Amino acid sequence: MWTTIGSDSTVPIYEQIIAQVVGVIASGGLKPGDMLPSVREMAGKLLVNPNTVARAYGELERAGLVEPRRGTGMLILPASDTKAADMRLTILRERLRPMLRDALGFGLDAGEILDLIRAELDSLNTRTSAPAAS
Amino acid sequence: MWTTIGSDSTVPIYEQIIAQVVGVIASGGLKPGDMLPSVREMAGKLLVNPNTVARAYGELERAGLVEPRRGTGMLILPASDTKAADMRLTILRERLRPMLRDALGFGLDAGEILDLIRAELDSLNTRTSAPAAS
Amino acid sequence: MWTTIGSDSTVPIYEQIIAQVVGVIASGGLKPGDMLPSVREMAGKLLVNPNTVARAYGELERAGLVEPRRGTGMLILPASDTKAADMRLTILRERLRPMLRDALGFGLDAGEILDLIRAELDSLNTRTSAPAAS
Amino acid sequence: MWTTIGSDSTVPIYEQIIAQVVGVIASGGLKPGDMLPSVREMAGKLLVNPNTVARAYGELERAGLVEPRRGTGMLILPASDTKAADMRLTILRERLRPMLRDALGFGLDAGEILDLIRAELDSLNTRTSAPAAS
DNA sequence: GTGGTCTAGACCACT
DNA sequence: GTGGTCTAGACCACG
Repeated sequence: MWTTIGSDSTVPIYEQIIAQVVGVIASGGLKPGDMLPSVREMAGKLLVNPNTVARAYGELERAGLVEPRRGTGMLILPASDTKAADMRLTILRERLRPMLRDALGFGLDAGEILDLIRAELDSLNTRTSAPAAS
Repeated sequence: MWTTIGSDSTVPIYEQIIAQVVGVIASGGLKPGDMLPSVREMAGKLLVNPNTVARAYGELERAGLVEPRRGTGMLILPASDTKAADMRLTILRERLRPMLRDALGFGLDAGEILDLIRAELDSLNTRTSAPAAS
Repeated sequence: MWTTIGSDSTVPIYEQIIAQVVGVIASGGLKPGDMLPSVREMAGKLLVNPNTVARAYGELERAGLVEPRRGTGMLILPASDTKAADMRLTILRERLRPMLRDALGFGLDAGEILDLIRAELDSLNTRTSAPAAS
Repeated sequence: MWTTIGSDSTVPIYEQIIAQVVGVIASGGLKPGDMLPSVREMAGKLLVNPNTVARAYGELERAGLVEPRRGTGMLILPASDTKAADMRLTILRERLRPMLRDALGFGLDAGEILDLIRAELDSLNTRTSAPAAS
């Protein structure tokens, strides 16, 4: 369920953790009422400093997705699944905007940009999953 | 030809300058054999510190697009136009890939992602439809 | 391990710092997996501005010798020791070639040039025979 | 007699011109009583800005090698040949010193440095001139 | 005029 | 604590 953090990315580690948790909740991997892995456990799984996991959990708490339960860990709150589905769109939009602005600044038009993205999506899909049965 | 720098972005100013210069060269606004605007002139146009422009120019030099001519300025090198066209695609692809990987990891499919991007492109275009600064 | 910067030289300070770090790595004073002294610490040792050290570190990163670890410092990469050993020879050769070409163009022969260099090396060695700074 | 200036060198153009003139006089290509090519003529030969040639000539005058003759050009002074022979050693020494200091800073010892120089001299000699008859 | 280097001091995000 | 970025202002060599 949890994938180790790639040090190749420029995205801050704690944001990568947030994105992972949001993705897991949004896609039903964890449901309201479940518990998040403990900070230490998660840090071990992701090969990351526990402080960094703690920061990510803190932001998830501020976002209203989870709530600390004394002594037991982070409880995934009711309605966190729909909230997570919203958040992933917000996160993507905020990462998308500066990139698209730069793409336009590069002198590319919307059509060229979309073509580039489609091609990149294709290459990611074929590399990640087997081709669907026709 | 040159647009002012958006201070709202997390992208470093010097990278925004690089992107602009690459875009201008790739789209033929400046051609091999031309000179780049002087550091001080560009700094004035973009309302940034000359040191920041100098750093951008230094990176353009390392990228092989331009070459300093002692006492005269920055010369745009032969073949820099095709190199710039390559660069902007490469840069975008490398910024695109981790974001699209995360988007797919969020459980979104290609159609949803493209819709999101189209909407974001529209909002950027309508917001920047005012005439460009000199 | 680190020697103070000679302000008598026309060589930029940041290049002198690069040369020192390359020398230390090449000679095993620091090994892959170690951390470079922090920017502020190195700046204190060498009595230069932290920005100047940061610039040197940036170029060492581009050379593939080190990698910034967010929040922790500059990691010396695997194989950086052999790379550093190559680099110092390459750097010297490239600085040597135009000078030797000019020396031959002056009508001097190899023996005269080597005598000159030996004399210069002697004078440098006797002048720097004092114990190195910490 | 005069070779065009290589823009690949980091050595200032006016110093390259000085070195050429000194070399020509030291090796007898021009003798006391001869005239230096006019600024414009030399600038044409070397593909260089006349101002730069003028600066080089100015320094040669300050060094006491030549003297301006109104309306006719630069006269090569008596004893300039021996003076030029001294100068070329001085010029070489001053270019040699920072490089050797850096080489020592790299952790190389005098023997290794001399080996490197000998190898470089050999490669320059074999590339420049045909092998001597055995 | 040009670019290049350096200093001083500030602010920021990340761990 | 770490590195990264930016500003302001200075000085220099080169053409």
